[in-house]
Amino acid sequence: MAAIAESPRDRLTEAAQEIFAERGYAAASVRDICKRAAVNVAAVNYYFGDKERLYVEAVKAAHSCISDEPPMPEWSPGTPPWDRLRDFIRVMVTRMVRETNPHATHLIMREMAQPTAACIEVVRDYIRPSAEVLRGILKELCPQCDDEESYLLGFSIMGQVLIYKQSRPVIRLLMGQEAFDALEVERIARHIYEFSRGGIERRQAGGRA
Amino acid sequence: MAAIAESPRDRLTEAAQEIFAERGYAAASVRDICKRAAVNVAAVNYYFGDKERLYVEAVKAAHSCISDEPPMPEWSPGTPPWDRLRDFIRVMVTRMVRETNPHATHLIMREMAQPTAACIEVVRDYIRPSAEVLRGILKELCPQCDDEESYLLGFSIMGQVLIYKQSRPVIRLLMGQEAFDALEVERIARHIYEFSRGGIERRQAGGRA
Amino acid sequence: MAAIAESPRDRLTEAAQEIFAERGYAAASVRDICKRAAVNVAAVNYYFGDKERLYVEAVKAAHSCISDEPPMPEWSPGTPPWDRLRDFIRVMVTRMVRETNPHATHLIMREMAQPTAACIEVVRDYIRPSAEVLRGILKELCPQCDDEESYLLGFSIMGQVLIYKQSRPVIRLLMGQEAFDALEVERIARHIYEFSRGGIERRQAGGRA
Amino acid sequence: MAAIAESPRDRLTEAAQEIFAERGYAAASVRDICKRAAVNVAAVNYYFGDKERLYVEAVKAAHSCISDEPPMPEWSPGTPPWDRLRDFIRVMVTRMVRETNPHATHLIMREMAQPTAACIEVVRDYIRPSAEVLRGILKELCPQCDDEESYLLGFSIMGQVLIYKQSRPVIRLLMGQEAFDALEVERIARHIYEFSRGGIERRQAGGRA
DNA sequence: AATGAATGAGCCTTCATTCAT
DNA sequence: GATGAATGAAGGCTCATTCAT
Repeated sequence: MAAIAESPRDRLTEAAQEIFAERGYAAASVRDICKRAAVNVAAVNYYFGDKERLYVEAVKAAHSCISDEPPMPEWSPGTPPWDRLRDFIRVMVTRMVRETNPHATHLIMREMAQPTAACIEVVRDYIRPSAEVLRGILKELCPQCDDEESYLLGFSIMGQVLIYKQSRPVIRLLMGQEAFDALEVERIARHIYEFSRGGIERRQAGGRA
Repeated sequence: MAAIAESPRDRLTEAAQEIFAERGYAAASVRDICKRAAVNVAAVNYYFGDKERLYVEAVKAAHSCISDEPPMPEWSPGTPPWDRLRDFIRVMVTRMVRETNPHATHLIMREMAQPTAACIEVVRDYIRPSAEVLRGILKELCPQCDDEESYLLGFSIMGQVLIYKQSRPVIRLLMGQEAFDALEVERIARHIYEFSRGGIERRQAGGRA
Repeated sequence: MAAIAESPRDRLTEAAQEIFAERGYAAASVRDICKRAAVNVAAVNYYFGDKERLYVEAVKAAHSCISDEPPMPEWSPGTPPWDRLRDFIRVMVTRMVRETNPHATHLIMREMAQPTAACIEVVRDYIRPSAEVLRGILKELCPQCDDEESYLLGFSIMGQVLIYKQSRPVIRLLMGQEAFDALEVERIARHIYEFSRGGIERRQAGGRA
Repeated sequence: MAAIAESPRDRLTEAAQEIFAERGYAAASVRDICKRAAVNVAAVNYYFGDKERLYVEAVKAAHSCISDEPPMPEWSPGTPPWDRLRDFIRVMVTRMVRETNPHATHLIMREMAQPTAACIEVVRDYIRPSAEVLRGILKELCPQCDDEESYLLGFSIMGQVLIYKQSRPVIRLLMGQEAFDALEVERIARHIYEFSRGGIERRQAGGRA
C-alpha cells in the first residue's frame, strides 16, 4: 500500500511500524520515526499523545494489515475439514513468509515474544479469531479431543508456521542463503499440511504403533 | 546459581543476562546492570570495553548455561532412532519450558528472533550442533530425504518446541492461566513426539492418502 | 464574579488572572488558560497577539478589580487627618487580607516584587494614586516633613500592611494555623493604626527621648 | 565571596541562586544555570538529581549566606532592650538593602511570597530564629503582651524592613531614581527604629491619646 | 470572526562513556 | 587493578506560536 502522500497521521503509523519492527520499542526514537514520516517531532504528541500510544497504534495497524491480506477463504458449508486445514495453513504461511509488509509481521512477532500493553488487544482482535478457526477445524477432525488436546494440536500446527517468521535469521544461517532463497511458500505450506495430517491421523488411529 | 561473591566480572555477566533478558538490549541500562552486580559504573568499560561486548558475553554465557542442562543423552550405538527422537524432543522441551535459568533461554530467544553480532556465534556453537543431532536422527528415519526435506522436517519439530518459549505469553492468554499452568513438560514432549512421528511416517508412506 | 458565559475575550482575561496568579508567568501555559476559559488555543493569539500581552491585560484587569473594592471613602472636607489615616489603613488591610478576588491581589503582588512590562502601568494607575492619598494625609500630620521623610513614613505604614499579603505563608508558619486563622482584618488594621500613630507622634515630638 | 574557581558543585549552587532569583523557578533553565556555572548540563542530575532539588539547595545556600553577613551582634547580658532593638533593625535592613549578594535576598523573598518545598526549611532554619530574637526583645519591652500582640508588633517592624526588598522596584518608581539612590541604610534603619519605638511606647502608654 | 492542524524551539532528564586518580 | 567525578549526545516531551480555512 504505502502511498507516498497519505495523511500525516497515517504516515506516522506506518513509519512507526517500520522502525519499531526494525529496532524494538526502546531503541526506536520518536525523532527518527518522525523523520521517516516527514512530520514534525511534536506530531507524535499531537496525534497520539505519547510514544507508547503510538506504539500501540502501530501494533494494531500491523495486525489489521496482516489479517486482511491474504484473507481467510469463506468456505462453503460442505467444505471437508482437511481442505479447510490445507487452506488455513497456506494462508498462515503466506502471511508469515511473504515479503509484502514484512514490518507488520515482524512487529507482531516482537509483540508476541515480548508482550506489552498492546498484546492483549492483539490477541483478542487478531490471534484468537484465527485460533478459533483452527480449533473449529480440529474439533471436526478429532471430535473426541478435550480442550487441552485440541490446543496442543493447534500449537503444533502454528509452531510449524511461526518458526519461519520468528527464527528466520537462524533458518537462513542453518540452510545457507541459497537453499533458503529456494524455499517457496507453496512448498512450505504443503509440507506443513502433510506433516500435520500425519500427526492428526496418527492420534486418531490410537497413538503408538 | 547466583553465588553471592563471585568475581566482579562474573557478577557482571550474570547481572547482564538477567537485565538484558528482561528488558532487551536498548532498554537495559549499564548503570542498572552495574547496580545489580554491585560494581562500579566504570566496570563495564573496564572489563568488557563496551555495552555491546558485554551483551555478547552475556549471550555466550547464556547459551553455554542452557546447553548443559539438561544434557543431551549419549545414546549407545544401537539406540533406535525413534527412541533418540523421543529423547531429543524431551530434552528440548525441557530446556525451553522449564523455569530454571529463565533469563538464559529468554536471552537466546531474543537473539534468534532479533539477531545481533552475537547471533552467528550462538548458531555455530549452540544451535547447529543440536540441529545436526536432529538431522542425523531424521536421515536415519527417512534415508531417501534430500537436504531440503530433512530441513523442513527438522523445522516442523523444532517449531513445535519453540512456540512454547517464543509465544508463551500468547499461549497463556489463549488457554487461560489455569489450563496453562496445568501443562506439564512430559505432556508436551509426548504430544510433540507422537504428532511428529505421525508426520514422518506419513511422509514415508508416500504422502496423500 | 465569574459569570458562566461572558465574551470569549473576558473569559480569557479572567482565566489568565487565575492561572498567572497561581503559577506565575513562566509556569502558566497558554493551553491551560485557554482550557479554563473554554476557548480555542489560537484565541490568545487572536485576541491579544501574544502570551505577554495577555499577561499585561490580566494584570490591568486585576488592579482595576482590586482598586474598586472596597473603595476608598470620600472624606468630607473637614475630616480630621487621623480619622482619614485610620480609614486608609483599614481599606488597605482589607484589600490585602480579605479573600475575595485573591487572584487579583496575588497577581498585583507578583508584579510589585517582580516587575515586568506591566509594572509601570500598575504603579501609575493603581499604586501612585493611593500613595498620594497617603502622603496627603501625612503632609497634614507632619507639615514640616521633607519629601524623603514623608516617603519613609509612607513606607513604614504600607510595609506593615503589605507583609500580610506578601509574606502570608511565612506568617502562617510562624504563628501556627490556628492563631493565623484567628487574626481578623479589624484587629490588624487597628493595630497598624495605633502603632503608626505612635511612630508619627514620636517624630513630631522631636525624636529621641 | 564568589571566587572564580570553586568546586563544580559550589559553582552550580551559586549560579542557581542567581538565575533562580532573576527569573523564578519555572523560567530558569537548567541549561542556562549550567552555562553560567561552566559545567556540563548533566552536572545538575549528577550532583542534585533534579532541577527541584537544585532549587532547594540554592535556597538553603541563599539563606545561609544572608544569615551570616552581617551577623547579629552577641549582646552582653545587661544590654538594654532598646539598644538591642536598634541593632536588630540595623542588621535586618542591612541584610535586605545592601547590594552584596542581591541574588540571595531576592531568592528568599521569592520563596516567602511563593512558597515551595524549600519554604518550610527556610522558615525553620533562618526566619524563625530571627523572629525569636525579635520577640525576645519585644517581650522585654512589653512584658504584658500576649502572643498575638507580640506577633503583631513583630510584623509591624519586619514589614517596615521587608518592603525595601520586596517592593523595591515600586519604591524606586515612586520616589524617582535620584531620591531612591540617596537613601542610605543608616537613614532607613534609624527611621524604622524611631517609628517603631513610638509605636511600642504608645502601646505601653495605653493606646489612644 | 474564529478555529483546528501542525510546527520548531526548547525543556528536563538519562544515557554510555571517559579521565584523573 | 579499579574507581568516582564529570561529560556530551541524545532521549521523550511540552511549549507558544502560526497558517490555511
